[in-house]
Amino acid sequence: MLKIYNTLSRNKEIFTPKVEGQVGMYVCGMTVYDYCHVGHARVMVVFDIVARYLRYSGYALTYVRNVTDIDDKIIKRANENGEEFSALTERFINAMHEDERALNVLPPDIEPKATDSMEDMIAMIADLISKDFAYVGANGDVFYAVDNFKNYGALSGKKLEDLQAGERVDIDAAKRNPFDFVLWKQAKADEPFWVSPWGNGRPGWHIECSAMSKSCLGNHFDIHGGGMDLQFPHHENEIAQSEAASGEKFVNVWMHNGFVRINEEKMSKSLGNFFTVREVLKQYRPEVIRFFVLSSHYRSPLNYSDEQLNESASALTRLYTALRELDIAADLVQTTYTERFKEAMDDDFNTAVAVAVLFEMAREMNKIKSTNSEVANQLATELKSLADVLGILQDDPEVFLQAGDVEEGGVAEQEIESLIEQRVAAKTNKDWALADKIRADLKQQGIILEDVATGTSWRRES
RNA sequence: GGCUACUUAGCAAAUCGGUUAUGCAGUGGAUUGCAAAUCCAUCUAGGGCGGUUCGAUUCCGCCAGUAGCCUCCA
Repeated sequence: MLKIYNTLSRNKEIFTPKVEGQVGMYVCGMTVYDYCHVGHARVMVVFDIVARYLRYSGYALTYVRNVTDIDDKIIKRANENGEEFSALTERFINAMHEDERALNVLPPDIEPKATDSMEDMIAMIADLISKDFAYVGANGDVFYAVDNFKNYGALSGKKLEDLQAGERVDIDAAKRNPFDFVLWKQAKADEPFWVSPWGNGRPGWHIECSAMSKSCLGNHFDIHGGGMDLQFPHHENEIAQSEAASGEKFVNVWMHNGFVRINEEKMSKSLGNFFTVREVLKQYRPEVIRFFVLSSHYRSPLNYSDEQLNESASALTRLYTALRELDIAADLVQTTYTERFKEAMDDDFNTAVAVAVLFEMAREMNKIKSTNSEVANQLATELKSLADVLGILQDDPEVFLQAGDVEEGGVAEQEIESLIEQRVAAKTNKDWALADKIRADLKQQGIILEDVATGTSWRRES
């Protein structure tokens, strides 16, 4: 029985989809004006695993993750670059998809773009005005009237009177309440615009998600996710817009993932303390980053450091080593390990415990590998099928263990094989000095030799 | 100032009112020509002060520290 922590109730709740066997999930995606950093990678990986596990559990899932491809930052960046905003966003959407594929994140079923959803947004804004939840301000912008939505603040646990208006938000004379937020913004000269009943302009950020989720999943759906920082004001505003417009409940379960931190501080664009996914991929393999994300619970903070990434690499090496020399072809037999894995995942997607189960399987495989290869193969098959739910361990073990950068000074495979042959000959002659020298020389170059029953195998140091 | 979380051994990270988490690292042993890998054993825990309880790391309260939100942010 799947339980999910719902930010709205601040409790783990038994998950019951609106329609039995079917799930609609919407996740706030990226604003595409720059490369994805590790924090974005966490969102992609976390909700990829949620999606995989929902499907593994038998739900027919519709997974929607939007792209915000118009907003102030995009316009600013495009102007700085002297290019069309659409050229900029196209480039970064492609880059995002590259990162996604690298991290073995399966694409969402629907990936709506804000700029393709203008009609839906304009219709929703008009609806909100007609229902008196929105008004045209003195400057011509359209604002949402937060005072008219009685549950405003329910998700983030904030009360309007506590929000200390004006302390950090500039009081805008055009607004009735400083917390009213913009739904439609008048275009300045040289800015891209769309035609609307309120003049040429562009939508506010929050209305984009309300409109896109409605058009993809309807007024009321099961799960809405995103980073913790979106809880307020973004998701709060989405609720205000969507529920005011439809008169229905908007979302059953709100899921928010924790931040990636560096030195105990949130990784973010504005602090400038971020690593992009492509930067990190130069140093670590994609699966290492994925494992790093999985190694803690999705709501906990995750500290980014070389130490942690290296540890993730070691852990993966252990799992792949256990799979080495085993056959995956055997029929899948589900043991109590599968039960325990599911139990962990059913408990609010506890990937840390799920991974611990995989390690226990690995230990048992190592133990019986040489005495009972049939059972070992069965376990390997089970392990791999469970790992697939987490999106890891799907490579051939030898490929994973031997992969490396030959271009960056690594030793070529052929050379390694030939040195191994020389060493085998030396061993036969009991020329231990030569055998050890070959092994030591290779170790210097990051190649580890292991003499196993079947001969000598090698791997690159992780 | 308001609100929300978190605080576990050398590091990371879970579970749990009484029973080995798990991984990396350390120590001892098995194995090996020697290693590596692997297996076995093992050392390090639960911020501080109170309370509830036969018993609390686990529940409650207070204190301290850390992070986040209250502006764009995943």
